[in-house]
Amino acid sequence: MKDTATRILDVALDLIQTRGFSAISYADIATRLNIRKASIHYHFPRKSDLGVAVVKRYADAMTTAMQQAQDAGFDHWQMLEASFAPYREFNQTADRVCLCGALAGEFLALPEPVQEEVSAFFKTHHQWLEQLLENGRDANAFHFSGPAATEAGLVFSALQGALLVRRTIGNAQHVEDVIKKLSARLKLSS
Amino acid sequence: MKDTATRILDVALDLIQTRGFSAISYADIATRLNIRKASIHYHFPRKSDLGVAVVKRYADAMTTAMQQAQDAGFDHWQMLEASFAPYREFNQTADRVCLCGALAGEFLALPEPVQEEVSAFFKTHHQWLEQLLENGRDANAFHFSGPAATEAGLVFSALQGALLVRRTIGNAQHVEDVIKKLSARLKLSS
DNA sequence: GTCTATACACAGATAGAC
DNA sequence: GTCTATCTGTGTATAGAC
Repeated sequence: MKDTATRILDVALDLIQTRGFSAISYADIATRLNIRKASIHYHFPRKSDLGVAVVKRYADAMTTAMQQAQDAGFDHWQMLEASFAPYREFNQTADRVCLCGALAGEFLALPEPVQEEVSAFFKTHHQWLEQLLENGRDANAFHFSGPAATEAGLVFSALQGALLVRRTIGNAQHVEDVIKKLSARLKLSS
Repeated sequence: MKDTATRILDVALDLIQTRGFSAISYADIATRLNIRKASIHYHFPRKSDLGVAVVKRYADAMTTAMQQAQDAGFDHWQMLEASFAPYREFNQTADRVCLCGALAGEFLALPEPVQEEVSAFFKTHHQWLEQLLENGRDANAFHFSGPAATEAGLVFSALQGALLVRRTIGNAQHVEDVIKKLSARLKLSS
Protein backbone atom coordinates (compact mmCIF):
# COMPACT_ATOMS: atom_id res chain seq x y z
CA MET A 1 0.00 0.00 0.00
CA LYS A 2 1.28 3.43 -0.95
CA ASP A 3 1.83 5.82 1.93
CA THR A 4 -0.61 8.63 2.53
CA ALA A 5 1.58 11.42 1.18
CA THR A 6 1.90 9.56 -2.11
CA ARG A 7 -1.81 8.91 -2.35
CA ILE A 8 -2.52 12.57 -1.67
CA LEU A 9 -0.14 13.55 -4.47
CA ASP A 10 -1.79 11.04 -6.82
CA VAL A 11 -5.25 12.45 -6.22
CA ALA A 12 -4.05 16.06 -6.32
CA LEU A 13 -2.34 15.42 -9.65
CA ASP A 14 -5.50 13.97 -11.14
CA LEU A 15 -7.66 16.81 -9.84
CA ILE A 16 -5.32 19.56 -11.01
CA GLN A 17 -4.91 18.01 -14.45
CA THR A 18 -8.66 18.01 -14.91
CA ARG A 19 -9.81 21.07 -12.93
CA GLY A 20 -6.80 23.28 -12.28
CA PHE A 21 -5.28 24.43 -9.01
CA SER A 22 -7.51 27.30 -7.85
CA ALA A 23 -10.64 25.20 -8.28
CA ILE A 24 -9.62 22.30 -6.06
CA SER A 25 -9.65 22.12 -2.27
CA TYR A 26 -8.35 19.98 0.56
CA ALA A 27 -11.93 18.83 1.03
CA ASP A 28 -12.01 17.43 -2.54
CA ILE A 29 -8.88 15.40 -1.91
CA ALA A 30 -9.96 14.26 1.56
CA THR A 31 -13.29 13.01 0.23
CA ARG A 32 -11.68 10.97 -2.52
CA LEU A 33 -9.29 9.30 -0.08
CA ASN A 34 -11.82 9.04 2.73
CA ILE A 35 -9.55 10.88 5.16
CA ARG A 36 -9.92 14.26 6.91
CA LYS A 37 -8.62 17.61 5.72
CA ALA A 38 -6.35 17.90 8.75
CA SER A 39 -4.48 14.78 7.65
CA ILE A 40 -3.57 16.47 4.39
CA HIS A 41 -2.37 19.55 6.27
CA TYR A 42 -0.10 17.30 8.30
CA HIS A 43 1.74 16.23 5.11
CA PHE A 44 1.37 19.51 3.21
CA PRO A 45 0.74 22.38 5.65
CA ARG A 46 -0.16 25.00 3.06
CA LYS A 47 -1.78 24.56 -0.33
CA SER A 48 1.33 25.99 -1.95
CA ASP A 49 3.36 23.14 -0.40
CA LEU A 50 1.02 20.66 -2.03
CA GLY A 51 1.21 22.43 -5.37
CA VAL A 52 4.98 22.54 -5.34
CA ALA A 53 5.21 18.86 -4.42
CA VAL A 54 2.83 17.79 -7.19
CA VAL A 55 4.68 19.72 -9.88
CA LYS A 56 8.12 18.65 -8.63
CA ARG A 57 7.20 14.96 -8.63
CA TYR A 58 5.64 15.32 -12.08
CA ALA A 59 8.70 17.07 -13.51
CA ASP A 60 11.05 14.53 -11.97
CA ALA A 61 9.07 11.64 -13.44
CA MET A 62 9.29 13.21 -16.89
CA THR A 63 13.00 13.79 -16.57
CA THR A 64 13.55 10.22 -15.40
CA ALA A 65 11.56 8.82 -18.31
CA MET A 66 13.61 10.83 -20.81
CA GLN A 67 16.83 9.80 -19.12
CA GLN A 68 15.84 6.14 -19.27
CA ALA A 69 15.06 6.41 -22.96
CA GLN A 70 18.50 7.84 -23.51
CA ASP A 71 20.20 5.19 -21.37
CA ALA A 72 18.35 2.49 -23.29
CA GLY A 73 20.26 3.54 -26.37
CA PHE A 74 17.24 4.85 -28.26
CA ASP A 75 17.98 6.42 -31.63
CA HIS A 76 16.87 9.96 -32.48
CA TRP A 77 13.43 8.98 -33.74
CA GLN A 78 12.81 6.66 -30.82
CA MET A 79 13.78 9.46 -28.46
CA LEU A 80 11.33 11.77 -30.20
CA GLU A 81 8.60 9.15 -29.84
CA ALA A 82 9.48 8.83 -26.16
CA SER A 83 9.06 12.57 -25.72
CA PHE A 84 5.62 12.39 -27.33
CA ALA A 85 4.58 9.42 -25.18
CA PRO A 86 3.28 11.33 -22.13
CA TYR A 87 1.07 13.51 -24.31
CA ARG A 88 -0.29 10.44 -26.06
CA GLU A 89 -1.04 8.87 -22.67
CA PHE A 90 -2.96 11.91 -21.47
CA ASN A 91 -4.79 11.92 -24.77
CA GLN A 92 -6.02 8.40 -24.07
CA THR A 93 -7.65 9.51 -20.82
CA ALA A 94 -11.04 11.17 -20.82
CA ASP A 95 -9.88 14.62 -19.88
CA ARG A 96 -6.31 14.93 -18.72
CA VAL A 97 -3.88 17.48 -20.06
CA CYS A 98 -0.24 18.12 -19.14
CA LEU A 99 -0.17 19.23 -15.50
CA CYS A 100 1.78 22.35 -16.37
CA GLY A 101 -0.40 23.06 -19.39
CA ALA A 102 -3.38 23.12 -17.04
CA LEU A 103 -1.55 25.40 -14.59
CA ALA A 104 -0.37 27.78 -17.32
CA GLY A 105 -3.90 29.11 -17.84
CA GLU A 106 -4.18 30.38 -14.27
CA PHE A 107 -0.49 31.19 -13.92
CA LEU A 108 -0.78 34.55 -12.17
CA ALA A 109 -3.21 33.13 -9.62
CA LEU A 110 -0.74 30.43 -8.53
CA PRO A 111 1.30 30.80 -5.34
CA GLU A 112 4.69 32.12 -6.37
CA PRO A 113 6.60 28.92 -5.41
CA VAL A 114 4.27 26.93 -7.68
CA GLN A 115 4.82 29.42 -10.51
CA GLU A 116 8.53 28.80 -10.23
CA GLU A 117 8.12 25.04 -10.52
CA VAL A 118 5.93 25.39 -13.60
CA SER A 119 8.45 27.74 -15.20
CA ALA A 120 11.23 25.32 -14.41
CA PHE A 121 9.33 22.43 -15.96
CA PHE A 122 8.69 24.33 -19.18
CA LYS A 123 12.28 25.50 -19.45
CA THR A 124 13.74 22.07 -18.70
CA HIS A 125 11.61 20.18 -21.17
CA HIS A 126 11.92 22.86 -23.81
CA GLN A 127 15.69 22.57 -23.53
CA TRP A 128 15.52 18.80 -23.55
CA LEU A 129 13.58 18.92 -26.80
CA GLU A 130 16.00 21.47 -28.23
CA GLN A 131 18.96 19.23 -27.51
CA LEU A 132 17.20 16.22 -29.00
CA LEU A 133 16.42 18.13 -32.20
CA GLU A 134 19.92 19.57 -32.39
CA ASN A 135 21.55 16.16 -32.02
CA GLY A 136 19.15 14.61 -34.49
CA ARG A 137 19.85 17.24 -37.10
CA ASP A 138 23.61 16.87 -36.63
CA ALA A 139 23.15 13.14 -37.28
CA ASN A 140 21.01 13.90 -40.35
CA ALA A 141 18.03 12.13 -38.74
CA PHE A 142 15.89 15.29 -38.43
CA HIS A 143 15.50 18.05 -40.97
CA PHE A 144 14.49 21.58 -40.13
CA SER A 145 15.75 25.11 -40.69
CA GLY A 146 16.69 27.73 -38.13
CA PRO A 147 17.80 27.32 -34.53
CA ALA A 148 16.88 24.09 -32.76
CA ALA A 149 15.50 26.18 -29.91
CA THR A 150 12.93 27.76 -32.21
CA GLU A 151 11.87 24.43 -33.67
CA ALA A 152 11.59 23.03 -30.16
CA GLY A 153 9.43 26.00 -29.24
CA LEU A 154 6.95 25.18 -31.97
CA VAL A 155 6.84 21.48 -31.11
CA PHE A 156 6.41 22.10 -27.38
CA SER A 157 3.75 24.80 -27.79
CA ALA A 158 1.82 22.70 -30.29
CA LEU A 159 1.78 19.68 -27.97
CA GLN A 160 0.61 21.69 -24.97
CA GLY A 161 -2.00 23.52 -27.03
CA ALA A 162 -3.22 20.35 -28.72
CA LEU A 163 -4.11 18.66 -25.43
CA LEU A 164 -5.99 21.71 -24.21
CA VAL A 165 -7.87 22.10 -27.47
CA ARG A 166 -8.83 18.45 -27.77
CA ARG A 167 -10.31 18.32 -24.27
CA THR A 168 -12.38 21.39 -25.04
CA ILE A 169 -13.70 20.21 -28.39
CA GLY A 170 -13.73 16.54 -27.37
CA ASN A 171 -11.79 15.10 -30.27
CA ALA A 172 -8.95 12.73 -29.38
CA GLN A 173 -7.81 12.53 -33.01
CA HIS A 174 -6.77 16.17 -32.74
CA VAL A 175 -3.64 15.39 -30.69
CA GLU A 176 -2.65 12.46 -32.90
CA ASP A 177 -2.94 14.66 -35.98
CA VAL A 178 -0.75 17.35 -34.44
CA ILE A 179 1.90 14.79 -33.47
CA LYS A 180 1.87 13.35 -36.97
CA LYS A 181 2.27 16.82 -38.48
CA LEU A 182 5.16 17.62 -36.16
CA SER A 183 6.89 14.34 -37.01
CA ALA A 184 6.36 14.84 -40.74
CA ARG A 185 8.00 18.27 -40.50
CA LEU A 186 11.19 16.71 -39.21
CA LYS A 187 11.33 13.96 -41.82
CA LEU A 188 11.80 16.35 -44.68
CA SER A 189 11.47 20.05 -44.04
CA SER A 190 12.59 22.98 -46.15
CA MET B 1 -18.53 56.88 -20.54
CA LYS B 2 -19.10 53.16 -20.99
CA ASP B 3 -22.05 51.72 -19.13
CA THR B 4 -21.47 49.62 -16.04
CA ALA B 5 -22.16 46.24 -17.61
CA THR B 6 -19.52 46.94 -20.25
CA ARG B 7 -16.97 48.06 -17.67
CA ILE B 8 -17.64 44.93 -15.65
CA LEU B 9 -17.04 42.77 -18.72
CA ASP B 10 -13.84 44.68 -19.51
CA VAL B 11 -12.42 44.06 -16.05
CA ALA B 12 -13.62 40.46 -15.94
CA LEU B 13 -11.97 39.78 -19.29
CA ASP B 14 -8.67 41.18 -18.08
CA LEU B 15 -8.80 39.25 -14.82
CA ILE B 16 -9.74 35.94 -16.45
CA GLN B 17 -7.07 36.29 -19.12
CA THR B 18 -4.43 36.72 -16.45
CA ARG B 19 -5.74 34.62 -13.54
CA GLY B 20 -8.41 32.28 -14.87
CA PHE B 21 -12.07 31.95 -13.90
CA SER B 22 -12.05 29.96 -10.67
CA ALA B 23 -9.48 32.26 -9.10
CA ILE B 24 -11.39 35.52 -9.54
CA SER B 25 -14.29 36.86 -7.52
CA TYR B 26 -16.94 39.55 -7.64
CA ALA B 27 -14.94 41.30 -4.94
CA ASP B 28 -11.91 41.54 -7.26
CA ILE B 29 -14.00 43.17 -9.98
CA ALA B 30 -15.86 45.47 -7.57
CA THR B 31 -12.60 46.74 -6.09
CA ARG B 32 -11.13 47.57 -9.49
CA LEU B 33 -14.23 49.53 -10.52
CA ASN B 34 -14.82 51.03 -7.09
CA ILE B 35 -18.37 49.71 -6.97
CA ARG B 36 -20.04 47.13 -4.66
CA LYS B 37 -20.39 43.41 -5.28
CA ALA B 38 -24.19 43.67 -5.31
CA SER B 39 -24.03 45.99 -8.32
CA ILE B 40 -22.30 43.29 -10.31
CA HIS B 41 -24.95 40.77 -9.27
CA TYR B 42 -27.58 43.17 -10.61
CA HIS B 43 -26.07 42.92 -14.11
CA PHE B 44 -24.86 39.31 -13.86
CA PRO B 45 -26.82 37.44 -11.16
CA ARG B 46 -24.64 34.33 -11.09
CA LYS B 47 -20.96 33.97 -11.84
CA SER B 48 -21.82 31.63 -14.71
CA ASP B 49 -23.82 34.48 -16.31
CA LEU B 50 -20.76 36.67 -16.13
CA GLY B 51 -18.54 33.96 -17.57
CA VAL B 52 -20.87 33.29 -20.46
CA ALA B 53 -21.18 37.00 -21.25
CA VAL B 54 -17.39 37.52 -21.24
CA VAL B 55 -16.71 34.61 -23.58
CA LYS B 56 -19.62 35.47 -25.89
CA ARG B 57 -18.49 39.06 -26.30
CA TYR B 58 -14.89 37.92 -26.86
CA ALA B 59 -15.92 35.39 -29.50
CA ASP B 60 -18.16 37.89 -31.26
CA ALA B 61 -15.37 40.46 -31.39
CA MET B 62 -13.04 37.90 -32.97
CA THR B 63 -15.65 36.89 -35.52
CA THR B 64 -16.34 40.52 -36.37
CA ALA B 65 -12.65 41.26 -36.84
CA MET B 66 -12.26 38.30 -39.21
CA GLN B 67 -15.37 39.31 -41.10
CA GLN B 68 -14.10 42.85 -41.51
CA ALA B 69 -10.79 41.61 -42.84
CA GLN B 70 -12.66 39.57 -45.40
CA ASP B 71 -14.97 42.45 -46.35
CA ALA B 72 -11.94 44.70 -46.78
CA GLY B 73 -10.85 42.46 -49.64
CA PHE B 74 -7.72 41.16 -47.91
CA ASP B 75 -5.79 38.54 -49.86
CA HIS B 76 -4.98 35.12 -48.40
CA TRP B 77 -1.79 36.17 -46.71
CA GLN B 78 -3.34 39.34 -45.33
CA MET B 79 -6.18 37.26 -43.94
CA LEU B 80 -3.69 34.95 -42.28
CA GLU B 81 -1.92 37.94 -40.76
CA ALA B 82 -5.28 39.20 -39.52
CA SER B 83 -5.93 35.89 -37.82
CA PHE B 84 -2.55 36.09 -36.08
CA ALA B 85 -3.15 39.69 -34.98
CA PRO B 86 -5.04 39.00 -31.70
CA TYR B 87 -2.32 36.63 -30.55
CA ARG B 88 0.33 39.22 -31.38
CA GLU B 89 -1.61 41.82 -29.41
CA PHE B 90 -1.84 39.62 -26.32
CA ASN B 91 1.83 38.88 -26.71
CA GLN B 92 2.56 42.59 -26.43
CA THR B 93 0.86 42.78 -23.04
CA ALA B 94 2.66 41.74 -19.89
CA ASP B 95 0.71 38.60 -19.25
CA ARG B 96 -2.41 38.10 -21.30
CA VAL B 97 -3.24 34.94 -23.16
CA CYS B 98 -6.25 34.06 -25.29
CA LEU B 99 -9.31 34.10 -23.03
CA CYS B 100 -10.29 30.61 -24.07
CA GLY B 101 -6.73 29.36 -23.81
CA ALA B 102 -6.76 30.46 -20.18
CA LEU B 103 -10.12 28.78 -19.57
CA ALA B 104 -9.09 25.53 -21.27
CA GLY B 105 -6.74 24.64 -18.39
CA GLU B 106 -9.54 24.59 -15.84
CA PHE B 107 -12.19 23.38 -18.28
CA LEU B 108 -13.89 20.81 -16.06
CA ALA B 109 -14.19 23.27 -13.20
CA LEU B 110 -16.11 25.77 -15.35
CA PRO B 111 -19.90 26.08 -15.08
CA GLU B 112 -21.37 24.03 -17.87
CA PRO B 113 -22.78 27.02 -19.81
CA VAL B 114 -19.29 28.55 -19.85
CA GLN B 115 -17.80 25.27 -21.08
CA GLU B 116 -20.18 25.38 -24.01
CA GLU B 117 -19.13 28.89 -24.98
CA VAL B 118 -15.46 27.95 -24.86
CA SER B 119 -16.08 24.87 -27.00
CA ALA B 120 -18.04 26.97 -29.47
CA PHE B 121 -15.22 29.50 -29.70
CA PHE B 122 -12.62 26.83 -30.40
CA LYS B 123 -14.76 25.10 -32.99
CA THR B 124 -15.71 28.33 -34.75
CA HIS B 125 -12.21 29.67 -35.01
CA HIS B 126 -10.74 26.33 -35.90
CA GLN B 127 -13.22 26.12 -38.77
CA TRP B 128 -12.51 29.68 -39.80
CA LEU B 129 -8.81 28.88 -40.01
CA GLU B 130 -9.55 25.69 -41.93
CA GLN B 131 -11.58 27.58 -44.51
CA LEU B 132 -8.89 30.21 -44.85
CA LEU B 133 -6.21 27.57 -45.44
CA GLU B 134 -8.39 25.63 -47.85
CA ASN B 135 -9.16 28.70 -49.93
CA GLY B 136 -5.53 29.79 -49.88
CA ARG B 137 -4.33 26.42 -51.07
CA ASP B 138 -6.92 26.34 -53.85
CA ALA B 139 -5.59 29.73 -54.97
CA ASN B 140 -1.99 28.43 -54.77
CA ALA B 141 -1.18 31.00 -52.07
CA PHE B 142 -0.58 28.47 -49.30
CA HIS B 143 1.22 25.16 -49.55
CA PHE B 144 0.64 22.23 -47.23
CA SER B 145 -0.24 18.55 -47.45
CA GLY B 146 -3.20 16.71 -46.00
CA PRO B 147 -6.62 18.01 -45.00
CA ALA B 148 -6.95 21.72 -44.29
CA ALA B 149 -8.67 20.82 -41.02
CA THR B 150 -5.53 19.05 -39.80
CA GLU B 151 -3.25 21.89 -40.78
CA ALA B 152 -5.61 24.31 -39.07
CA GLY B 153 -5.46 22.12 -35.97
CA LEU B 154 -1.70 22.45 -35.80
CA VAL B 155 -1.76 26.20 -36.35
CA PHE B 156 -4.49 26.81 -33.79
CA SER B 157 -2.96 24.56 -31.13
CA ALA B 158 0.48 26.08 -31.63
CA LEU B 159 -0.84 29.62 -31.23
CA GLN B 160 -2.78 28.81 -28.06
CA GLY B 161 0.13 26.87 -26.60
CA ALA B 162 2.67 29.52 -27.54
CA LEU B 163 0.89 32.24 -25.57
CA LEU B 164 0.63 30.02 -22.50
CA VAL B 165 4.26 28.95 -22.71
CA ARG B 166 5.63 32.43 -23.25
CA ARG B 167 3.82 33.84 -20.19
CA THR B 168 5.21 31.06 -18.08
CA ILE B 169 8.80 31.36 -19.25
CA GLY B 170 8.59 35.12 -19.77
CA ASN B 171 9.90 35.29 -23.32
CA ALA B 172 7.82 37.36 -25.75
CA GLN B 173 10.01 36.28 -28.67
CA HIS B 174 8.61 32.77 -28.25
CA VAL B 175 5.23 33.65 -29.79
CA GLU B 176 6.79 35.58 -32.66
CA ASP B 177 9.04 32.64 -33.46
CA VAL B 178 6.10 30.24 -33.52
CA ILE B 179 4.11 32.54 -35.82
CA LYS B 180 7.10 32.84 -38.15
CA LYS B 181 7.50 29.06 -38.26
CA LEU B 182 3.80 28.56 -38.98
CA SER B 183 3.93 31.13 -41.78
CA ALA B 184 7.07 29.62 -43.27
CA ARG B 185 5.37 26.21 -43.38
CA LEU B 186 2.66 27.60 -45.61
CA LYS B 187 5.04 29.38 -47.99
CA LEU B 188 6.61 26.21 -49.16
CA SER B 189 5.78 22.96 -47.45
CA SER B 190 6.27 19.38 -48.53
C1' DG C 1 -29.27 51.02 -10.88
C1' DT C 2 -26.49 51.18 -6.78
C1' DC C 3 -26.11 50.79 -2.24
C1' DT C 4 -25.83 48.50 2.91
C1' DA C 5 -26.47 44.57 5.26
C1' DT C 6 -26.58 39.97 5.70
C1' DA C 7 -27.13 34.87 4.90
C1' DC C 8 -24.87 30.68 4.19
C1' DA C 9 -21.44 27.61 2.53
C1' DC C 10 -16.85 26.62 2.01
C1' DA C 11 -12.06 27.87 1.84
C1' DG C 12 -7.34 27.28 4.09
C1' DA C 13 -5.48 26.53 8.33
C1' DT C 14 -4.54 25.33 13.51
C1' DA C 15 -5.09 23.16 18.38
C1' DG C 16 -5.05 19.43 20.82
C1' DA C 17 -6.95 14.56 21.92
C1' DC C 18 -5.94 9.91 20.72
C1' DG D 1 -0.05 10.07 11.85
C1' DT D 2 -4.95 10.76 12.00
C1' DC D 3 -8.71 12.41 14.10
C1' DT D 4 -12.52 16.04 16.01
C1' DA D 5 -13.35 20.54 16.70
C1' DT D 6 -12.89 25.06 15.67
C1' DC D 7 -11.21 29.62 13.94
C1' DT D 8 -11.28 33.13 10.55
C1' DG D 9 -11.57 34.80 6.07
C1' DT D 10 -13.74 34.80 1.74
C1' DG D 11 -16.90 33.04 -1.70
C1' DT D 12 -21.53 33.47 -4.13
C1' DA D 13 -25.78 35.20 -3.60
C1' DT D 14 -30.09 37.76 -1.85
C1' DA D 15 -33.21 41.34 0.60
C1' DG D 16 -34.52 45.57 0.80
C1' DA D 17 -33.51 50.81 1.43
C1' DC D 18 -32.40 54.68 -1.38
